[in-house]
Amino acid sequence: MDETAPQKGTVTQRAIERIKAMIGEGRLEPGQRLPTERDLAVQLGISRSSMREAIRALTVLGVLEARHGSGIYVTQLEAGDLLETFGVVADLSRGPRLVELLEVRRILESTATALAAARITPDQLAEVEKHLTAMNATDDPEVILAHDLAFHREIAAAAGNDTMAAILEGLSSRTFRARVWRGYQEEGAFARTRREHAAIHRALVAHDPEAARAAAAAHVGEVEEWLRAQLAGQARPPASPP
Amino acid sequence: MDETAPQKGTVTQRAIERIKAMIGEGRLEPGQRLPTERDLAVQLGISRSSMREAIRALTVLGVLEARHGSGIYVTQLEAGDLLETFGVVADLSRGPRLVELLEVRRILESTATALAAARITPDQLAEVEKHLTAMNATDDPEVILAHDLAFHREIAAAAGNDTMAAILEGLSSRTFRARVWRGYQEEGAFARTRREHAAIHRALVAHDPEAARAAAAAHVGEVEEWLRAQLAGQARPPASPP
DNA sequence: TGACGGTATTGGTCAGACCACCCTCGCGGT
DNA sequence: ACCGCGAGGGTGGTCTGACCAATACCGTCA
Repeated sequence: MDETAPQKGTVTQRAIERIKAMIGEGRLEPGQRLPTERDLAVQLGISRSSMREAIRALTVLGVLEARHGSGIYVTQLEAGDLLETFGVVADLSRGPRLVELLEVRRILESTATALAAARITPDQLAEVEKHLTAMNATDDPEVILAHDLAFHREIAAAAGNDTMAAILEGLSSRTFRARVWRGYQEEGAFARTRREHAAIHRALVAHDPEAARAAAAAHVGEVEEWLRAQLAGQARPPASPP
Repeated sequence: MDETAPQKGTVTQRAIERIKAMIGEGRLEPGQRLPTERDLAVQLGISRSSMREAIRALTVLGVLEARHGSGIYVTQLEAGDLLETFGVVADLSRGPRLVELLEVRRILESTATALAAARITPDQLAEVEKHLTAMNATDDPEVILAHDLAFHREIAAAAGNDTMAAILEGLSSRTFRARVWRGYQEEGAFARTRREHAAIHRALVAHDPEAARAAAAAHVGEVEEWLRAQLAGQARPPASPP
């Protein structure tokens, strides 16, 4: 009868799509404030409960941001906003998928490091060195991990592709690395890690993209291989073939 | 007083974290059914409304799946489930970020195609060829786009890394490609696209990873360069320097 | 003019009711 | 004994209305 399309899926799902469409069509600009929950519910002809679920969904996706007492706003829709959920994937993955994620990280990280070698500025390089020295000056695994993350984060930022940096951030999220890192470093990999970081740093200083690519790939690849071996080893507690 | 941590953030947000933690700790297995919304709400000491928002959030993230009349289940937590939201990023991005996304895609797609060249089976190759011929046998842009997507999807699958394939799927999502593709193909790029696809196919048949990498990188790079030029051109309607 | 405080606005939470859908179990027919 | 099917209970989906808590606005007062 009316112009509204036939109902497909839940009303909440439709509300999510409609708001996404509004943003996609440019009717809602980044940073712009939306009508109140109550008004939006009326506009879309649904209850406030359903509208709240839709808003909550878009909030966790990093598309909207709700400020208590103030209103609902569209985020800046920058890479960091939208790719924050990428960390969830890393956190909930295990077993073979962890290896796959590390493989993706190896590919992106090696390219990012290569790009950084070509583009990095003296200031950025100084920042990288700061974390490198701090990392080598302590034995506290927590501190090392923090500077290790920052080390790679600075390099990714220097590559000049915010989207790639955001993805790498998700692939190196704190909980993800802590899980793999712990076991890896327990086997006395500290020395090796330091050598690899030093190699990456040398390549950056020399502005040598190919060396940087190789060093980064080897760095991530070491962890990848270790994890692969771990999985292959513990996969067969009972019964071993002759 | 009690053992519950001090309140941080909204109750819904806490509920989301708790369920995520349950899955992360293995207390909830993939495919397993959760208690009812009502029971969960009681367990976490919150109202059903808030619990529903938490469930909805985890549903859009691909972690949970609600089946009307049946119950709430943990998804298989496979790459496809969790990375489905990646398409949202592609759909809502525009301007410079589209170029960045294409750059990421170029890096991953070229590597995936190289891996596929080494590993692809005759059956998979036949599937790729099916879409290649179908793509060349019609003039309907819609049909071409569909087979184009399937062509690259099959190759990504043949690379053997489901996570990478899922990310590429998001980076090639229907709405994303339609937006860029439309303008690109309007400039008579059909012939060039066919040549590039043929080159990729030849490399796959020859099981030549390096040729495959180069062909795929060039293929995506063409679109990337076109888009870059588009943005540079329309970025300055008023005032051009001498 | 500027700091203060009250009040309207707005998101956050809760409670209870009803609907739509799925699944199962038992009834009845074959 | 077996099969089909229909009613009922259980579950997610939606709506309503109320109240709480944080914020923003604006008028008042020093």
